[in-house]
Amino acid sequence: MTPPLLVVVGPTASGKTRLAVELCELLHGEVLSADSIQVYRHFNAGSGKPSQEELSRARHHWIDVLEPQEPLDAAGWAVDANATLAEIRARGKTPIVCGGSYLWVKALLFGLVPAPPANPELRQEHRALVEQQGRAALHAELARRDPITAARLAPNDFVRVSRALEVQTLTGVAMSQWQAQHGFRDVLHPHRLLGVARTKPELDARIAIRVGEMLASGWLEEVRQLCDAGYGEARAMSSVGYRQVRAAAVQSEPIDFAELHASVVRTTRIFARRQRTWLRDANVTWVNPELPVASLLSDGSLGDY
RNA sequence: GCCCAGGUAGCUCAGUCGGUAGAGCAGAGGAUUGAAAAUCCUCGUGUCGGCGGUUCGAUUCCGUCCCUGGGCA
Repeated sequence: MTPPLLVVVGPTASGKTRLAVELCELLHGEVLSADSIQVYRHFNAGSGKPSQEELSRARHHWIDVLEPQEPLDAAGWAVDANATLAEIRARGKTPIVCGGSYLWVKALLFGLVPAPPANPELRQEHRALVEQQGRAALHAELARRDPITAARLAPNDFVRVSRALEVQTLTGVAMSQWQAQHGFRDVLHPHRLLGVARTKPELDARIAIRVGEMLASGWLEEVRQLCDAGYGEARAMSSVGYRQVRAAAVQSEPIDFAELHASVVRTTRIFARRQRTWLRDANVTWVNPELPVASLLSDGSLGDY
């Protein structure tokens, strides 16, 4: 009987990576990263990847596996991550999921609706329609074909409106029906969610320090190189921080580093807040970062381990 | 010292032809089923720089003082 899958969650800069590595050392583990930016090579300075030292302390999977232009979505990742999970266990090791991208974690633990992946042609059509007639028109179209989903979504939420329409077109079944059937009810992997307990002021301070370190470690140069290499439009480039650093890198005026730092900190804090809402109703065991990981075994935080 | 332009929400500013004011950003909360570090929704009373004057009524007009830029000496 395999014990529940350990999944480290929580907001950015809370210390997930460190906890995951320490758990690996404690339990003979390997890290399975669920992070939509860290999968990309060359996005190093601003993505919060584990350090060389951390990489040497624990084997990591799903970090640095794609080139910037290669697309990967939550469902696609989950399929392959399941295989990785099986391999780790077959080797007699303990998988430790380290999840910054909660939809990816959800896709792994519960799966997603069995609908087809994104369809570029349809999305192009939707974009064209929106350009000509506005987002409300696309939303109105969804209201005709899937009134339940349309009622749930804001007309401006282009990404979701487009996806719902896409699913309905491709399958002939409304997104709302798929979701009603699915409902995240089946647990594919019994698991235990672990988070690093941080107060808001603590997290804010950590974010400010980390952004400073990222900028000092050559973030700007990295972004310039990525742009020169033709990756300026890569999806990861519009992520938290990278978007702001790229804007600074291409502007003609001289860069105000204090302002750049402040703007990246701002957007990172907003991101951390959004991450918090994911876990609001989740059953997370919050661990005290001051205590040695070994104490998690004795105090029951790790359940069956 | 003189001249000009400003002083309005935490910040940047709009506005009120006189009836006590609103955007963006920040902040707070929320949604989230194949873009998820993406995308989107909700929340705005503040001596309208101070003091006087005119007025039924002033943040708005007038006077004066203070502060901040810029210019002239």
